[in-house]
Amino acid sequence: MNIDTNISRKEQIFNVSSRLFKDKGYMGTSMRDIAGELDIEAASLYSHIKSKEEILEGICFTKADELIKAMDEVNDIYFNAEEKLRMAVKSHVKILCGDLNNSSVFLHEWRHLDKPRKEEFKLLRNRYEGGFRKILQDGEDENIFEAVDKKFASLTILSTLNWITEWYKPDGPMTPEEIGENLCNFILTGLKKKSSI
Amino acid sequence: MNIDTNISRKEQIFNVSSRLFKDKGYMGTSMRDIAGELDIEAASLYSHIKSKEEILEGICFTKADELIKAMDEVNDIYFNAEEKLRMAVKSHVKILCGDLNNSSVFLHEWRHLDKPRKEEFKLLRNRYEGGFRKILQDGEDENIFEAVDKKFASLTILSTLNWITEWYKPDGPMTPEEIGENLCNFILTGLKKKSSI
DNA sequence: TAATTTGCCTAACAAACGTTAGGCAAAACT
DNA sequence: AGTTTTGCCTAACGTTTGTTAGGCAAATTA
Repeated sequence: MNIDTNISRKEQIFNVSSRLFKDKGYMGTSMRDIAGELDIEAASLYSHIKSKEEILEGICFTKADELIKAMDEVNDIYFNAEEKLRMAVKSHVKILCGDLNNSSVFLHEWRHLDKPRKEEFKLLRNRYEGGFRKILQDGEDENIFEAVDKKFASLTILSTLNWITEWYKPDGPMTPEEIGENLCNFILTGLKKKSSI
Repeated sequence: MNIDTNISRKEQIFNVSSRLFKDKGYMGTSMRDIAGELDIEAASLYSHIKSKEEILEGICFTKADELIKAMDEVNDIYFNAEEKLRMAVKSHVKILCGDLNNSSVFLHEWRHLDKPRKEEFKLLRNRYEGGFRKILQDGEDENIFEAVDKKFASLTILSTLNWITEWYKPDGPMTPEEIGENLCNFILTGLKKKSSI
């Protein structure tokens, strides 16, 4: 009956939570809401988790690790800057689209982490953004990207990518690969020096 | 002492609320938080407002009206599509940067409006997005923009613009005008046909 | 088979929530 | 001058919040 019957209760809790956190926000979702989706009582959740915050932490940091790992891979393998940027954009889009709920929570709900964890999270996020800044710098050094403000440009690129979670529907007309491709072109045609086309 | 001393209490409530809604979210902000910022009791707020939702409504719909009005102005005055897009982008950035708190609430907290008002809001937002779609269509008709999917492209543009509220600081190195200019170039150089450059 | 662990339950907790009722002093009007 | 309105107060309401305590049946392990 339940397609989640072969995954652990803890995973079910995380899955349900990420969906609810996305739809109603962390603050708008109660432990009773989460429990209700699993047809158990709120108190029963505490057999599997320590607190509500643990769920948010798990989602945010797992997603952050996933993105950073992907970025490291892109940077490890040698490509030129354009290839690196294309790979980074595509893997970002793929990771976001492949897991819309967790991605949305990662992007928007992290601010409800408690103080120390929030700071930790921001460090990770900045490290990830740093990956993009580095690629942009590489491109400038290779003389194929315009010399732009790296912080401004990387944030602009990420903003373009991150909005996907707001409108992407898995059953829509575009696949994540096509979206990634389109966004790459949108971004790159704006970045590349016209003389290098 | 208080620089807000010459504006009405109701306006003070809205100002404080938008700041708190931005920082902690609508759901994360209590009436007691809002009252505390004004050094009064939570119950006293109800001499000026009907409910917490009224504050959220006021912020979201005021901002929506402001943006739509600006879009209508851009479309009324005749420019070619590139000029229209430049104007639309710049006024969007200007409106966002000029009022970060309300803008952030407008962008992220509207989903906590109650059902009927939320639908109403989404209609307004779609109307605004329609302004961008129309400009893109104009540009295609005028043969100066690439023939792209209008929905995809308008959302991509707006995502680029909207992220500003997450990182823009009024005392930072860039003015809203400069940001608008840079974003225009970023967007347009990706949109314009290379042959028309 | 006996012992332990797992996963849920009911009941309850203190705290926080949005909001209402009623009162009272100062300010604004007539 | 007297009257009304404004803007706050205290007190309290019913509900919802995250979480704990303790128990109990089924599943697992020894």
